[in-house]
Amino acid sequence: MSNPRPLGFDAIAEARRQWETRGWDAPAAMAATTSIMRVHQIVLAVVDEALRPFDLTFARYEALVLLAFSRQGALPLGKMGSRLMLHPTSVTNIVDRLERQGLVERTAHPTDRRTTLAAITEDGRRVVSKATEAVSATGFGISTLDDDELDQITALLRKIRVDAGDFPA
Amino acid sequence: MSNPRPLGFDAIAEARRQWETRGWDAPAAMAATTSIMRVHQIVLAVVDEALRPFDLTFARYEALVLLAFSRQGALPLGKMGSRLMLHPTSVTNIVDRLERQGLVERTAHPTDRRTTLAAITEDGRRVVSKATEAVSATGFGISTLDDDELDQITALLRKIRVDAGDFPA
DNA sequence: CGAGGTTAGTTGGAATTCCGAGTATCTGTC
DNA sequence: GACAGATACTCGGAATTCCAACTAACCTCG
Repeated sequence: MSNPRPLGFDAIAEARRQWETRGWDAPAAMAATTSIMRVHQIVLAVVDEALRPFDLTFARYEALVLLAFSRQGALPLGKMGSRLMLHPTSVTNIVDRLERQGLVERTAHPTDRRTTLAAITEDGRRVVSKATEAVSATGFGISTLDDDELDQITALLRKIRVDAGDFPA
Repeated sequence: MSNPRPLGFDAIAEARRQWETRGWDAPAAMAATTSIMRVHQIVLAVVDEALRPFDLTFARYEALVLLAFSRQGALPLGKMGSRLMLHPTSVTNIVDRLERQGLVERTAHPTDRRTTLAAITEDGRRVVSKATEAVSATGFGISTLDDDELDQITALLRKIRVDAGDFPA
């Protein structure tokens, strides 16, 4: 997963130089985008590694956390999808998997017979707790940054999320 | 892909509140990580949308740009993998696809018979150029930020890449 | 040389994600 | 009350990614 032989230079800075040399547009946006993609890969690798002993992926872990944080410990699949920005079929798949692992149970909605609730089990809560310890211990792969820098990232990226209509400003 | 009804609040800020309430560790890192994941989804959706008319994904586009920027317009598959942080099998798949599209050709390495070179074709160069225009026009989905903010993101994320061993500082 | 280890790339299989389509249920309007 | 449209979820299929295992070619050192 990691590179046996890392590059000797900053590939993104180099790409930006070339981009500008060719007179292509928006080099700063290109560099930031590519950085986001790269760091996404890095963080995902670190987190998935930490979650492997629990037989969880980041997607399933995130779903589990969402349920653990919800008031009733249960949510409609559709609501999970919009929270996690996932396609309905992906939610079905994730809940299928978590259910097979005994971490979640499908429950009927009290009034709407169309909707299915995913409810976290006791086992699910135990696993989230342990998994969270493991993930936190890795610092999410971004522990080089101090809290101030982390908050800067969160704030900058929040603007992008607002612009994308993720939520109102 | 996009949410029909966006959330009415900042889901990440809310998650952070809950995270802290439970006394879980590294809330700032959690918030930054989740922000990166979310923005990654957003940017990828925007870029892939812009690339769809060219029958390209971001991964294939990135590979094509890499070849266009290379001195000879050709690189060993392995080198492409380390540059793009991709598994060898993924590179094989991507080059397969690009070759079928006529944007790339497999060439023999002059001295090492093990390695295969992927060489961008004239058609490939034309398509990269057009695709880049289309992608740039979207501002990569992050055009709300000015160049200064974009550079802040790039700089902050660079620290993470260095820490991950992406390249020496 | 030549045996053992390393490196480059490919193949088959599992997991994940999305899209299109389909079924069931609810809701608004006449 | 009934019908048209919207909403909630699931199923089948395509694409992508990674892992494990494999073949072919190179390289080191005795």
